[in-house]
Amino acid sequence: MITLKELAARCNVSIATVSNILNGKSNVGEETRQRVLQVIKETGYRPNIMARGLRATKTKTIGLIVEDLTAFSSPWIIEGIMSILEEKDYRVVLENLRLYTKHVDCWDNKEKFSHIINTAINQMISIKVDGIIYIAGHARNIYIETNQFNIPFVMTYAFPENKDIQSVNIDDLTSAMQMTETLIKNGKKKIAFIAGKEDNLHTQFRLQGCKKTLEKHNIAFNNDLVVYADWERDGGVEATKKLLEKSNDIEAIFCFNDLMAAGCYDVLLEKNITPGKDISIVGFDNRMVSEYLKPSLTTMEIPLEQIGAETAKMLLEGNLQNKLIPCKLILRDSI
Amino acid sequence: MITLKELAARCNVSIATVSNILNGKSNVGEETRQRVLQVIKETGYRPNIMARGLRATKTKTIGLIVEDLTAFSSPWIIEGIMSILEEKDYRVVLENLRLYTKHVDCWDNKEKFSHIINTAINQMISIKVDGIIYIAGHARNIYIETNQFNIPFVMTYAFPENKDIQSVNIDDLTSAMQMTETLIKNGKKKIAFIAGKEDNLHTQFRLQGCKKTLEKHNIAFNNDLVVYADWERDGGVEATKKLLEKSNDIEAIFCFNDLMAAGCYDVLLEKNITPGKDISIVGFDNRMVSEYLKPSLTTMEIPLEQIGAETAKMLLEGNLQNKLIPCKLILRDSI
DNA sequence: CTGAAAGCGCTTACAG
DNA sequence: CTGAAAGCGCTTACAG
Repeated sequence: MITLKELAARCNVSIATVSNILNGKSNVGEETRQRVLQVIKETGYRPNIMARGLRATKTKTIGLIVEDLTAFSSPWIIEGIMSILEEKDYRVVLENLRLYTKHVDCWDNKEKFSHIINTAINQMISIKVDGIIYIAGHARNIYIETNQFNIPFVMTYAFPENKDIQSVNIDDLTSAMQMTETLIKNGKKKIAFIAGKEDNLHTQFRLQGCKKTLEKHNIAFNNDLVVYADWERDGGVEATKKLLEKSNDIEAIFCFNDLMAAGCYDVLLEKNITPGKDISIVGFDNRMVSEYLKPSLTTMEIPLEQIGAETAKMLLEGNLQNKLIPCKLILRDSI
Repeated sequence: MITLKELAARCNVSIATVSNILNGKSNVGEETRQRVLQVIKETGYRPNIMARGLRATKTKTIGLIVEDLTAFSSPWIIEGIMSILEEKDYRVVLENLRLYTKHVDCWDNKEKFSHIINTAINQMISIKVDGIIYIAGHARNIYIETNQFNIPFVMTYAFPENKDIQSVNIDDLTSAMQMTETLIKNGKKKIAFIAGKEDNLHTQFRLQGCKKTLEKHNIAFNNDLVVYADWERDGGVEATKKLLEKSNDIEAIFCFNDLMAAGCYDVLLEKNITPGKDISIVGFDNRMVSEYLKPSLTTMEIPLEQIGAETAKMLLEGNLQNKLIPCKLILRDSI
């Protein structure tokens, strides 16, 4: 691969001049510029990014640290991020922590987690990235050692415990409110909830939204009608069974994700209760399955691509804030 | 951030010695090594990868060019790739071509595609990656300009037209054979096929496998029982309708992917034909939906993570070959 | 408008 | 076992 020096020699100009042309500086004669540009094209010269990155202060590289690339949310968030970064001509270095597959135990092990994340950040600093985006697998509070770096950092899909870090998250509260509102508007008053894990932030915010809306409509919130589950289909099965044992006149079940809603369907269908007719069922996430369930599931779409885009914009603009993005109601046939 | 030079000064040794310690060279006195290591830890020194990459021939960075990160196959393939690369201490630079979302038209536009891919490769060369992995969104023949670079290059999920490029793909032929065999073993003789797009390589290989197995069992292959569709649910709906018009004693339908199988279910259920009882249905891909269909769908799992791992190993080892990975039969309730 | 020179932070022979 | 020096390929003041 040809270098700047060789290129300059071929054109009979100095390397400084070629460098200036490459960087779009205006202090070069038009004739010279054209001549050099021509040779660049002919030779297929490509600047060495390592050399440039060493000398210049900016590397035009953003570090993406993703907790798990195989989480359903990750690819679309990254898609959104890259769509913005690409426009601005940024490169992306990806670090996949693989927390789901490799470090199953570390969601709650603060020390181990802290070590993993700091190593990842150090890696990024080593590469001299211009900024770091942290893409979590699910919402929770995360503490980042910010004193070790001084480059822009945005966290998405989780909440930074530090106040000096920006973040983008979904608005679980208003989304749950909207869903509950929809149920009530459809005449449902006795609404049960299959929530996620009890200590999970999504669970807490959504539950809070549900309560708020019930209150607004003067419907008493009944703690008995809340069952916590593990976000999985089987959890939905168990939760539904419990719910049906507790009460036989539930009008609607708001499942806090689609997979649990699918488990809910399983139980209802087995008992010859028709979802959407005998009991309204709604989900959350708008996972692909929700379209394939029969009847198709009303749910909340998480605007992942938009979340990614907002995150990238925030990183580039750099004004400290914590943004909440509302979800989008997808009305289907299960109410 | 502290540099090698400052670090050396603090330790009262030369930068060469520190560099040697950092790189695990054996030509350093034990006492010196310990002392320097101690200071490295204290100062939190991190080598500048840009500087190292400029001077050394190897950057320990692999370039990943993915046609579309949001293709269902991409995240798991990347997961597999990264699990291997991480072990060997390689970093990953990700370029997302976003062919599905951005360049919808370019699957078939050879010239445009060629330009996009060459730009991506040039980018990677610019960064001085030690190797490039190309992750396609679906199987087809792809030509790569190999004369522009001389670093290891492996293509996965598509076939390189050049004979000097290595590749890893799924074995559509034997997988389709196995599935057809399973159907026949279950007593099905009149088997229909909802294939993908006619010019698609997956379609062609799978169809070939089906024919081969039918022949082996002396079952005449009936072209009338093959309907091509677009890999989508709606395509499966249309295809199933056509099939049911053509013949009323079909015993099994082999859908070339799960989404079309779901469409097939839609039609059957509407006509009160029970999948898995009146007609056996099988799919391909083992997408998440296949587990949620009722009855759950027998299908072929694509070992995406393994494909990724094999790809990464091949890149690192570098012996020229084209590998085919067999899929895994997932028996469920639809036969 | 153009070029000579310093220097980014490392690694790598090489000398001792 | 240790260090002085060259150099990787660029960018950036600065001089002319």
